[in-house]
Amino acid sequence: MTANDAIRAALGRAAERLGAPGAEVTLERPRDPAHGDLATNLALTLAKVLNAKPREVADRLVAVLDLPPGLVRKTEIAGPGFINFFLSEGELSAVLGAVLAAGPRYGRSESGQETAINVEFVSANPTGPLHVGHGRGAALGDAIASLLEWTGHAVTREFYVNDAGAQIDKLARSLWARVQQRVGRTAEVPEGGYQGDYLVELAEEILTSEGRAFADLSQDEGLRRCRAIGMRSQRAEQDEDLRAFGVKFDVVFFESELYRLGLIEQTLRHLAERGHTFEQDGALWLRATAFGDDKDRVLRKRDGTYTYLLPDIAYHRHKHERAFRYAIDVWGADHHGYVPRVRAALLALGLPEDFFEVEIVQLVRVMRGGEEVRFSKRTGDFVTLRDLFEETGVDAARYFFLMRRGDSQLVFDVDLAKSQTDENPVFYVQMAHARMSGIFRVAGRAPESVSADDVALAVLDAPEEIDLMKELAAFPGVVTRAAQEREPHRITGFLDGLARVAHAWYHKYRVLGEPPPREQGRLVLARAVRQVLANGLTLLGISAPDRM
RNA sequence: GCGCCCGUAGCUCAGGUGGAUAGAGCAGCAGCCUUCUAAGCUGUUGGUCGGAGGUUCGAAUCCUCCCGGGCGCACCA
Repeated sequence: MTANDAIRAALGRAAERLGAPGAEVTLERPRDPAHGDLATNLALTLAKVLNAKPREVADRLVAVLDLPPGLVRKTEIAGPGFINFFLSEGELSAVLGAVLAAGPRYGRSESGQETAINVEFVSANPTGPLHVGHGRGAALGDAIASLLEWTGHAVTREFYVNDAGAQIDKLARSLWARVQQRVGRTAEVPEGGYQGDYLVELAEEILTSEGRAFADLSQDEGLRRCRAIGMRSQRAEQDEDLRAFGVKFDVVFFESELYRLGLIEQTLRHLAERGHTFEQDGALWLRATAFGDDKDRVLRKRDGTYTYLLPDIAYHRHKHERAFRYAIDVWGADHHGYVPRVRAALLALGLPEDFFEVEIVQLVRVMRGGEEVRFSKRTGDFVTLRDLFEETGVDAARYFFLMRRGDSQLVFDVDLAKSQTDENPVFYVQMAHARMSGIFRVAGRAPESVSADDVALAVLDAPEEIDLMKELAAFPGVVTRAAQEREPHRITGFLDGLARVAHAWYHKYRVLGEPPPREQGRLVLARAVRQVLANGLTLLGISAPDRM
């Protein structure tokens, strides 16, 4: 147990004694060293609950605080009611033993208790290549899934394919038109169809493999074949892009499966049985307004076909049937208006209120050479995810997508992502890892051969070394918080900070060639720093190279 | 018109369940290479936290209104 954990736990017990059980205790590292090694604002947050002045609450907290002996050399109350802790000499270095003992697992926790969570992301229509927006969703969804795994949840990464809707018909008609054009006939890609060159190429491939007679098929048969071929081909390309981007899905779920299983009808029946549907103007409606939506929504149109809402409801209901406790969907900002109606429908079905959660990913603007790279799916002129990561590398692309909160718009600077200097954040972090590795390479020994046992870690007393140990100690808490908030950018932020201190330390001090006790101590520190950098990068799906 | 997200240093962004003098990187300025990677490090300039009210002992953070940007408001997906 590190000092952080011990103090946090003791504060939790103290809060309980004051009559505030379950209080969320946050320990932070004060910017100003005069404020101690660790500090908490617990008294300030409890002041309201306990109806007392913050300083008074702090006094009472400190009075009942039962810290493990020898951990803290001084506890003080400061400012409006902060409690500052000054750790005992050498106490901080205990984190090094913890990091080395846990290794790749340092930062993981069991708090999720194997709760089953479904994380659905990307879920692009199988009608064309993935673009940069999908890439951001892929990086974010994958990282959120990893964060949940790191905190002990049983996670399923899922991709949903709309293979039964109107978009596929458009794909088929667009492709068929390209086939006709290719054999010299007059044909036009339909209004709102897919204009991209990729269908021109696909049409050519079809004519090569199937022969020119393919173009002479009846319209019905041609469309049917185009539908199947087009979807299979686009799905395959998306899968290949995602694989190359380092994202692996556990489940790819097809909308057509819902029809095959009869879940569409069943869902409709359940909604009707619960009395949440009604007929009007020849259509069947969901009474969404009874569940927080601002309009009622059509489920079955006047022409007898279903709106796309119904399959989506059935799909999420099915997730619940599949025994997931939570379903987290990562959606593009252009779908945010759709959230209330799905939520309303799931409430109408009686699912738990917290079952369905949506993380919105805002749009990505790509800058190159100081200019915005315009893209438009409609005209077929857009930046594909593959174009992007082939240019910048997968590591840089993933890191850049994860650097910012999902709900703020992202400016992706391609030139920066490609640059091999300290200005490039991903490069900077990886470089810190490589430098730590380099020490062991030069020493001619494996990092794993260094043990914290029998080493007098009190030799690690430089300010930079103290800082590093505090950073390392903070990592598990950062992971927990990032998982709770579904905010992977907290990890990139942490890594950047750790790398900064690591570079400063590396630059100022030497490890190899120091007197043996000091060399030993610094090797332990270098191994721990390397481990935590690697853990953070790995969590985000980014490589941790031993040399650059 | 209504709804959601955003507006913090020249630029890109943290901080946002109210708390200690508002932070980082880049750019700018001034320095640092007998080094385990200078592919790096140090110092420094720079802010009416979009604006105006309000709640509070205390507001970048919460509430109201306004301004600006983005995205939605289908019996399309």
